[in-house]
Amino acid sequence: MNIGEVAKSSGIPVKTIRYYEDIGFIQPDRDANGYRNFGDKDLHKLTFIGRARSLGFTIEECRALLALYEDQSRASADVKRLAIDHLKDIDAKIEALKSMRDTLSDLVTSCAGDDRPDCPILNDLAGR
Amino acid sequence: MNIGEVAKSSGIPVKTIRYYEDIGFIQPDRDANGYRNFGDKDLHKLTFIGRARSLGFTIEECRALLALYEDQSRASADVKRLAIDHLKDIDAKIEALKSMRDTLSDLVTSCAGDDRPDCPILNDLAGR
DNA sequence: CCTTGACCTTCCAGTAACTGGAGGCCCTAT
DNA sequence: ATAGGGCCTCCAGTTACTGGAAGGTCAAGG
Repeated sequence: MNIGEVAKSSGIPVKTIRYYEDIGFIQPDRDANGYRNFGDKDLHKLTFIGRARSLGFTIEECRALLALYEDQSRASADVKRLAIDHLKDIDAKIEALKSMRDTLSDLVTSCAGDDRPDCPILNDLAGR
Repeated sequence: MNIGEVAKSSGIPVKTIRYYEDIGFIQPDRDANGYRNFGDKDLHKLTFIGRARSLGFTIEECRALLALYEDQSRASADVKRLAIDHLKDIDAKIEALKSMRDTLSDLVTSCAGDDRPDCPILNDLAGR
């Protein structure tokens, strides 16, 4: 398969696939003309990574997940631990965002939003 | 005021304050020895920016907010619009994270987390 | 007077995960 | 022969800092 085809099948942009090769996720063969030639295994890996990325795992976490995936003697506990850690990160991010939203939402509500200059949002930002 | 003092008062790291100067947020005077000499107005601006950043506004949004703040003839509607746009961004991020969390949380629940290799999390990532 | 340590300075590089663009080769169809 | 699309590499830019090296400055203590 050429890179374009793999991009279509995996849903990952061509540029990103090349980048994933750069950082060592895949090592596709090369045709005589220099074109990358992807096997099913590469496609599979890319799809795996794409899915993990869509769940918010970092590249390094993807690397770890991929290693576990390919290790037939893994313990599911190791996978679960990774997932739980990531879940905690997500929850922390959600909490931080919620707190921002609550504050900001209050400010927005209290702002008249008309053509006068007086603005509770700016007053808050200015610490007053 | 020296930079360290301003950092302490504003809660913004020294490095970050220098960076904020680089990108044109502030233009502190310089003493004969080359040290930055901050006035109250600089401190005030930095505090404003710090607060806006803590609400998740980007640097460019901070720039816009600061401009509105300093424009005595602003309309509060302009500020409110900025804030509402940002609020939408935050909500979108929260939704995306929630969706990740829900999926991941289901997967975590379904994973035994023992020493056996079978793992629903990996199966899901692999698309099976 | 000298040293020590805390400040301050600039400049360069690295972070995360791509993304865009330039310049150029390859392949197929007309 | 040429036009198009796909492929290649390499370089630079994105966001908002952060770390570190190399070196000047200042106040206190011995």
